[in-house]
Amino acid sequence: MNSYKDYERPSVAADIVTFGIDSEKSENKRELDNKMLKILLIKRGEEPYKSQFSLPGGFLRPTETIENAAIRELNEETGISNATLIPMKTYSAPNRDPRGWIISCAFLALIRTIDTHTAEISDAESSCWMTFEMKDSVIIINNGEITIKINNGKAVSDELAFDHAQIIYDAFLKLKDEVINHDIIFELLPEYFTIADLQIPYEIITERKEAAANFRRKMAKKIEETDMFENGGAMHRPSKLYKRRSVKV
Amino acid sequence: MNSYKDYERPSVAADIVTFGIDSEKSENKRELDNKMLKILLIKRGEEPYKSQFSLPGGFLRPTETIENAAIRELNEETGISNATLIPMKTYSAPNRDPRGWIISCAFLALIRTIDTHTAEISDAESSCWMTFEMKDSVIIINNGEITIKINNGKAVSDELAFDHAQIIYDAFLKLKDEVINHDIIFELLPEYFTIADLQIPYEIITERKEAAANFRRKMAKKIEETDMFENGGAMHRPSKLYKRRSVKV
DNA sequence: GCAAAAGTGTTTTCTTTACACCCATGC
DNA sequence: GCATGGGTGTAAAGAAAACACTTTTGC
Repeated sequence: MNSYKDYERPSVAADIVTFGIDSEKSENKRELDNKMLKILLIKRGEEPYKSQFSLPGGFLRPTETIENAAIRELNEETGISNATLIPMKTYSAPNRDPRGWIISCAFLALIRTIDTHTAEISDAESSCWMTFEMKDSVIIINNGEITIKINNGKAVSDELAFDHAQIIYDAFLKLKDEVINHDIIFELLPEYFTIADLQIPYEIITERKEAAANFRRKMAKKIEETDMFENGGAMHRPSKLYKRRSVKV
Repeated sequence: MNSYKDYERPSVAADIVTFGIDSEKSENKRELDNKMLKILLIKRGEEPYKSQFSLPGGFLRPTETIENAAIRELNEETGISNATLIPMKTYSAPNRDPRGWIISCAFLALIRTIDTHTAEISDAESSCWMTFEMKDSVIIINNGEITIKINNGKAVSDELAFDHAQIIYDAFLKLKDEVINHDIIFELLPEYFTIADLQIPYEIITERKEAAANFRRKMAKKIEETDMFENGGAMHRPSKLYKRRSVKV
């Protein structure tokens, strides 16, 4: 049995797949806002993969946990400071990074409201929120600026650096699974929300439609009515605001 | 922006929480075999934590993935060669290992049949299967040889090395979650099994009882009848053997 | 005969799904 | 007035829970 000191050591990074829901006001006031799932990516300023896209992330330091590294790097690179972090798997193929032996602990990060300014507070490289759609085993980011093709569970993309296409795909599957099984959808919403605010992201992420009346009933146990209404002012019929039902002891 | 080479690097280990179902023949042939959930632990032969218990595991090498490291170490230390591996989170508190900066990627491993010989093929340190029970926020291993107390999600034990008490607790929660949501129970069973072989482990892991008739119906879609019967020979009433329904395209 | 497990059936309840319908308001 | 979304009601189908009952065979 050798001492642990005899072993070579890899660099360890945290990479973060950040999702958020963005709303785009519709021109016709009778229509619902157009909601989209968005992902936060960085355009790389240096080699390797210069000017391709990658996930925010960075190296673990000896005085912090990998969760702290993820939070710190996300903040440094994108300005985000209040995400819900969910650990994913570790990516460790020996040749995954041309710079050398670097393994990456991936995280899923969910934020309640997309602040379009966050992207600008970032350091050197530029981060931005991009629309995320998945249809027929293809992930389409920013209307085709980036595409990821899924084949038999393997994700490939020409526009993404490293193995980040795979990490992003795995992150979306994890998000879907968590939304279906663990009410994680609420981590993507502000404190007060309408039923539509809840339903539309739910449908996008789970990739299935639900009749409004039925969705309402299904969620009834998980949410609480408030006496507030949507303040859009000029809505055709303001909808009631709900909040998440406080967790029981 | 610094180069990645400027950063200190941790040692990276894989630690594996291995669960299996063991059957103990009952003396009375009319009674069901006594089934138990078991966990595979190692009694440490050297410092630190000498003669305490720990999870099998070891260090990642530059030519392998962390999954490979987990498989390799599990085989080297316990003789097991055919487990289902499920990645868990990475444990990285800076002071988690007194030997230095060592982070650990944890895995859940499930095996279909406990081979009591496996433990003996192992190298230096001795591994063994121990009964695992969880009641009232306490995990009892080998009838009290090891206890883990859970308080507010934090797991502590006097008998376990490092942060392995926490890893084991997290692994059991993950197992429970996967059994409830993803049919992972079949990874703990051989190809052919009776309904009781399925139900008893299911109840142990999910920590709830189900009426036999109801459980049967719930599982009907997931399993297929065979024309074989339990070969116990002298059973009071041999039960039919089932297998997992082949996954659809 | 009795105990214990294998297996079937029935009834009740709850959830899911589908769909019809009314309400309020911007165009 | 009508399209669009907010919101309620209702009925059918399916799943979950509770429980009674029959079968088989070792003791």
